[in-house]
Amino acid sequence: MTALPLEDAGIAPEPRGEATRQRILDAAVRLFSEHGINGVSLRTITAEAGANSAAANYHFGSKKGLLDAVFERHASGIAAEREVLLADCRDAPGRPPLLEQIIAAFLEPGMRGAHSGATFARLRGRMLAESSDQTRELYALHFNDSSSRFLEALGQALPDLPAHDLHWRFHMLLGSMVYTLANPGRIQILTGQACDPSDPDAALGYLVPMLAQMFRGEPIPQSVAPSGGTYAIHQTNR
Amino acid sequence: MTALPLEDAGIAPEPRGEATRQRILDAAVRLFSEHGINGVSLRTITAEAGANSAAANYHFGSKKGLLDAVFERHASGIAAEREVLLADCRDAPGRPPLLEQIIAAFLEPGMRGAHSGATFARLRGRMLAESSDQTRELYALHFNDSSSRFLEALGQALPDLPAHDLHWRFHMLLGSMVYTLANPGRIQILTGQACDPSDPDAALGYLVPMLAQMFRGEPIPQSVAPSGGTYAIHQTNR
DNA sequence: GACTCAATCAAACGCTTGATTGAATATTCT
DNA sequence: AGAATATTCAATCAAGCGTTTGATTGAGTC
Repeated sequence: MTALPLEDAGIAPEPRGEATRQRILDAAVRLFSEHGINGVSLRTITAEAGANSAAANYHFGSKKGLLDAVFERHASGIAAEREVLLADCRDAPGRPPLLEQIIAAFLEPGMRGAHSGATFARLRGRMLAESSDQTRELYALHFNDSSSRFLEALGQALPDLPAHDLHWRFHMLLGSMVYTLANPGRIQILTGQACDPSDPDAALGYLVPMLAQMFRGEPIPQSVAPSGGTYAIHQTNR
Repeated sequence: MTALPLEDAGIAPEPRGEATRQRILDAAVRLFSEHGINGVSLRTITAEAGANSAAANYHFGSKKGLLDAVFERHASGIAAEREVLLADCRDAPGRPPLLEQIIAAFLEPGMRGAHSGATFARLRGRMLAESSDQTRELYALHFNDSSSRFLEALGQALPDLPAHDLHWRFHMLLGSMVYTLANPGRIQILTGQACDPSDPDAALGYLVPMLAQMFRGEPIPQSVAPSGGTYAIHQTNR
């Protein structure tokens, strides 16, 4: 596009070592997502990237620095795209905005967007479950603002839903999303491949309307906290 | 058996090295759940257990052997308790059995049972997300039978629900459970401690009725797979 | 008292880890 | 051109890893 011969189109002068830097980032996001952050070494990453073993430390300072860069690269795009889609919800023809549209605006960028792909999606799932202090901070840094705004938008779309219900349902939305992203493959085994969470279109096609239906459901009455099995007769003691 | 030289109380003769073995298992489940399996060393575990650094390898053969033992210890109890509670569902006064009762029978043993506690619960959440071949095998070994039977029971309780819907809703049940178990603390941050998934009673008190409501919801129509954003107007291209 | 044997211990094994070095090489600027 | 800078490279570091070893303990058996 606008391929001017010399003058760049505002992309960046592209310093020399940019190529290796990118190759390392690509290898890192893939290997991190496959084996976990503690499960892969810098040597493996740099070897996979066809770079010298010192290259990662040179370009990113440390292993944590590399993880930061990986996250920064993908997460910022997702958060930005979410923001755009949420703004579209507000300008949508239907008022109040369609619940499905808000939920899709939250889920789509991370599950199908150009900024993510399945590899980064799995990494996110992993990080949310690994949940060390480091990964928690990183995730909060990039996604807390976005999540808060969506929680607010959902509350406005459902003004009659008690806050307690809203929060728990959002918690379940996050759980469904993360579990789908992490995709441990359990549901495929249990059901014989009947439903396939690793297919983003299929996953979104089901999750969005189902979650919308869930959000629209009746508030759950706040019963006294059952501390011994409300529905189950047998006690858990032995 | 038949070993009645000294009358034992039916517990077990308790070999000599049993104490350290147990201390190592206790330390292991806690540290594994806190830092992940790759995130903690055998030296740390044995030190925490007040044992020699070779003790873990002596008693369990390898680090994987220790993880197996940890899982065996807790998971078998959970699966057994689930089985008992599911059998109770079948003998319950109401026929067909109450949906809430089935869901509670699935969730309670792992979230509140005497066999688990919060530590093993977090470890399960971690393992489902880490999802290496090793952990996946281990999880499948201990929980696949149980999960399959519950999937079947849910299907019988909801005979009009298409299999596709049943599977996806079970997937969402698993996601909500795992996310609650792993408890990355995100929802507390986002909502200012309003809902607390780390409290098993509070979590079960909401999850069980909410999931039951979700399962009872209308089937989701199988629309043509939307491959470009059905609800969101903006495309994901840039 | 001699022997057995599971359990514990300090020490070391070989290896991998994240990180650093200083010399080589490539690129850019003047 | 040559100086300055940016990047790559092989080599190396200390630290930590999982695991193994050989000696030692101490209660039970004959």
